[in-house]
Amino acid sequence: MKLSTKGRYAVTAMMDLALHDNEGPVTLSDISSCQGISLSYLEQLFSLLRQSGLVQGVRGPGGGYRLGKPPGQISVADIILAVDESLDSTNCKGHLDCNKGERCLTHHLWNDLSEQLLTFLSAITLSEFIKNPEVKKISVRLDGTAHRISTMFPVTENYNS
Amino acid sequence: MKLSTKGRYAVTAMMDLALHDNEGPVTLSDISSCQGISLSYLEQLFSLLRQSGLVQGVRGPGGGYRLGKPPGQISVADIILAVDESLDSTNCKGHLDCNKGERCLTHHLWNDLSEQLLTFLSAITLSEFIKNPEVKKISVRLDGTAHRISTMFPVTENYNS
DNA sequence: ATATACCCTAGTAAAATACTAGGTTTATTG
DNA sequence: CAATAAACCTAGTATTTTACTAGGGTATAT
Repeated sequence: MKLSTKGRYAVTAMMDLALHDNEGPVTLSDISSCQGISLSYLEQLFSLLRQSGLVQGVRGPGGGYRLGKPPGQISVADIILAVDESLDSTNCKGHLDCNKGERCLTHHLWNDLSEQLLTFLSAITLSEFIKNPEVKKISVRLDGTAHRISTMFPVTENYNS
Repeated sequence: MKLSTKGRYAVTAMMDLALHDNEGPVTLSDISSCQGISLSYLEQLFSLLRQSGLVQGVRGPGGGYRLGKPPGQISVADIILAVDESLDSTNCKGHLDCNKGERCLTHHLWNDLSEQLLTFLSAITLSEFIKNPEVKKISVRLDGTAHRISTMFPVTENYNS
C-alpha cells in the first residue's frame, strides 16, 4: 500500500468519471485541462486503470472514458493498487524467511497495519463521493437542470442538452 | 497524507523503539543492521522524528533513542507526517480559489478522503502494536525471562541482564 | 474523408529517495 | 584522562520514481 501524487491523480480523475457517469464518456483532454496534468501522462495512468477493468475506453469522436463497473464497486483501494504498484512490504523481499524460517516481527506488525489500511480504503467507493450533499448542490444548476461538472472549474459554457 | 517506503521505515523503526521502551535506548546502528537501512539515512529520519518530539536522543556510549512520549500518545499518522512532508493537496496549491473564489469540487472530495485517512491512522498508536499477542509470545523466552527483541532477527547473543 | 479521441512506445527532465563520506559533540568506561 | 560509543550535522551523489515530451498508430462518428 503506497500513496503518492500519482495515486491521487488517479483517484481524482476517477471521481471525475463517476460524477459524469450518466452523461457519456469523459475525455482525457478535459481532465488534463481541468486538473493540470499532461495528457500523455493521463493516458499512461488510464492504460493501467483499463487493464484493471476500472475504466472502459470509447474510441472516436464523442468518445472518452467511462467507468468499467458501477461506482459502488470501485473502491479507492482498487484505484491506488492499479496505478501505484505495491510497495514490497519489507526489505526481506521475496524470501519471507528473514527470521530464520519465520517472518520477522516488525514485518508482521507492518503487514497488520498495511492490511488495516487496505480494508479501510476498500470500504470507500466512488458512489460515496457522488452521494456527497456538497456535490449534489454543485451539480444542479439554479434552473433545476443538471449540468456537466468540471473537476477544477464549472465549465458553464460547455454542458450538453 | 502521503505513504511511501520512507514512512514505512520510520513506522517500523518506531515500532522497534516501542518494543524496547523499558529496556533503555535503542541505537540506530542496531536498527540499521536489523532492518537493512543505511545508518546515515536513519539519522536523517530520526532528526525529523526528534524535531517532532516523537523521540529523544541519548548521547554517549550506552545511548541511543527512546520514545519522546508514551507509546499510547504516538500514532502512525504522527510518524508519517513527521517524515513524509505532506503532499500538497491538489494542483491548486497556494491559492485555494481554483474555482473562481471557491474550492474546486474534486479538491474538496480529495480533502475529505485525505482527512478520513488521517483520522484512521491517528487512531492507531504504538501501544496497539505492543499489545499484539503475537508480539508478547515472541518477546518472552521459554525460561520466562524477557529478552531483547530485534526487528529482523532475534539477536539471541545480545540481550541484557 | 476527416477529425477526434483512444492507444502505444521510447526517450528525457525533474523530483524524491536512499546512500556515502566526512565531520562535531556528548557522555560513559577503563 | 584517554579512548570509545553514540548522537548529531552537512554536503554531495547515486538511484529510483514521477511526470512529461514527442512521435506514432487505430477505431469511429460525422
